[in-house]
Amino acid sequence: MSQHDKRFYVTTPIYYVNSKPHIGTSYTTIIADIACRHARFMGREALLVTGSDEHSQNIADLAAARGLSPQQFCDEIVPSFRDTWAAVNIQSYEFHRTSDPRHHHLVRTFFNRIYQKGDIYKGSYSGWYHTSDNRFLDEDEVPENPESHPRLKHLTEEAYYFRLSRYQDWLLALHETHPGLITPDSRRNEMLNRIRGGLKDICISRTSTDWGVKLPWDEQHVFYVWMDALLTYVTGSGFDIDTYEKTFEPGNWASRSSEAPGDLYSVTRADLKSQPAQNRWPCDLHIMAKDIPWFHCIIFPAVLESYGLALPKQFLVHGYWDFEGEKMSKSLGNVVSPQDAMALVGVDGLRYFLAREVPLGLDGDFSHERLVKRFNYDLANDLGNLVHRTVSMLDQLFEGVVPDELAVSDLDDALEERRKRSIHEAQAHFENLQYSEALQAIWELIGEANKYIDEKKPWELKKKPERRDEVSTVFNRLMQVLRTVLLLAYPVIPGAANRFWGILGLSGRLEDLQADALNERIPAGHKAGSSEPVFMRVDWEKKLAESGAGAGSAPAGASLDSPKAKQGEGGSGPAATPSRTETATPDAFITIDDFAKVQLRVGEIRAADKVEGADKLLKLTVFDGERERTILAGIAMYYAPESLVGKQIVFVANLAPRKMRGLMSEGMVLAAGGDSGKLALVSPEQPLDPGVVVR
RNA sequence: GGCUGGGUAGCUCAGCCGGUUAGAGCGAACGGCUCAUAACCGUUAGGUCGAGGGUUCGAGUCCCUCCCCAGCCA
Repeated sequence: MSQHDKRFYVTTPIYYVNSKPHIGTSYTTIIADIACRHARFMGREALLVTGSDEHSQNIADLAAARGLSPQQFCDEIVPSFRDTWAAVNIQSYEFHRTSDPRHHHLVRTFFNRIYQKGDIYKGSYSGWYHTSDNRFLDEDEVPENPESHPRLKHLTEEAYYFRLSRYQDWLLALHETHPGLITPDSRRNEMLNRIRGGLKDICISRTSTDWGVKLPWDEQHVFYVWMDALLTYVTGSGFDIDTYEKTFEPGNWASRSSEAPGDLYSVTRADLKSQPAQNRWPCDLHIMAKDIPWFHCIIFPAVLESYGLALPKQFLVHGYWDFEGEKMSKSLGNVVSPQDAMALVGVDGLRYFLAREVPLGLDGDFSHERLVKRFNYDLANDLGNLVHRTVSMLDQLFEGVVPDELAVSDLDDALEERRKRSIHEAQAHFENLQYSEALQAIWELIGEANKYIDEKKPWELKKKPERRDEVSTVFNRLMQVLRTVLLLAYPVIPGAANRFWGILGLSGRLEDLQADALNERIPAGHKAGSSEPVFMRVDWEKKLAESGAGAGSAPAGASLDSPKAKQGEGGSGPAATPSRTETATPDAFITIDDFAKVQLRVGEIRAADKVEGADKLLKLTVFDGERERTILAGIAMYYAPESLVGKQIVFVANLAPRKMRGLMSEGMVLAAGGDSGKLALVSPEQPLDPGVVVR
């Protein structure tokens, strides 16, 4: 293994600081930590870089709304990330902030070279500009009829573009010739498709804010957040750009975009050997969720190639976590925090669940019930109980001293075979980033060991002393199995594995051990410790009863142990959920299930206009937390359109769209009265985030 | 609309280059055991492998058509 191979550098995306870490960001970071712990176990020096994405107009606005500078605002949020990473047991990591001056220097130097090379040019950017938000809307934010929106204007301003189109063929060749570069294949295919569909030059600067990295050649502009954010991976690697710059030969900037990319390490004009010892670039693995491979797998390699720096070796794209079959989102109010989950099953329970529940790349479905079941069945019953029954019997029958293998039977050999097979399978799956499969291989061994005990019935030794030699072998073999299981499962459940390690009476910390430990055995004569419960079963039925959620699953958004959630629910509503056995419902009533079909949400009226030819109808543009939708309301007799703009209302969000007067209405606004000559819109009594659910 | 990937036991999914009785986990039913965290172990559950057609000695596994779902893109 060369010095280079001994190192392992992995990154998570740098997280946007507009909200605290949730289960999704925790998942990404935990996956990265598992990769690092496994790499260290395999004898590599692992570095994990994560961080915060702090620039952009949006952050500046959020800060201003609270009377803070953007920097102050970010300084307040960043600790919540560090706290969470400590809580979910991320072993060691570097946290890089895009507001760091060292990062600014690298970004400016990097793009300055690309600019001088000619891959960046000045053009103009045009789009729909929101006059009160002071920003251009992204394409997917533009409403259906932007002309009629009072605050949208079509503007054109000068901006700088990166010649992504120049790298189209090169990118295609890159991904075609490196099948493993993007994992899983489905994401790779998507990227190949987009490349084949043609790449346009991309706008890389903004003038609408000064909260960002200024362009070195034109300080009126700042870099578009993504352009600076991606380079955090280079900054975080310890890469010294000033030294590297000196290795460029003047005039050696000929475009290589027509060349097929060869070895990823050598796709560079300059010499990485000039770098200081601590440099980790190029990165071994970039981990991200499925919304951002475009930036990581297409734009990032292109700018690296343009600059002349080696490319990352692998991109891992994972899925999202839903909540009980529904998309997890702020506006639905069902975002799960890692703290909620850990309150139920602890750190290792959460880490195990996330790693085990879903094959890498696919979406997962989070529910408290599934979380608890995984914890109880796999961790408490299978593993926890296996250790406990083994150590207890060893204590009772052999005073806790591991006996020698004396009489060996086929069953003993079969277990040993299974142990070796699990080592191979688990190790291979860890290498391939298939943690769910790795855990399955480990748990097959655990299952085999439980069966082995039942078949061998070692407790009979008390009545049949003549079986002593046979039973001796049983406990020797069981202890070897347990030791193996802990070594293998350690990257996923490091805390618990270490506690079990101590219970077996083994010395040292798993953090300090490496793969060669898998070849060692516990010697006969070794004294085990005494057992104590590590994973305490969670009484799910009891938790449900306490949360007042009835017979079904926990109500969306309610975290079982979170006092805040309970308070928020006000003790009413979901608590009235009847049990499923109560089927008889008088005709005068609807069931809670009937009511649950109606999705009510808070919306914010962004615009209101009269509808041509209809004297009662108003066309409302309502922001629902995610997008703007058009809702027609028969309230023109009672409200002047301009008086409604900015008002928050309650609307039916899942009403089937209906066309009226040639306009599609997507919902219904709630209002009371009308018959008496008075009509009032239903409005939350204090401002809320648009999109929140009403019930 | 274009591209990609799917539709397999109640649920979640494995099933590679076509080949003997279609598998696992969970759930359910029954049984066993008692060392153990009311844990553990075993047996059973009979699903027209989305629909239709085709190739083949033989198809869940290949080809065509259609239906449905998801993702990416426009």
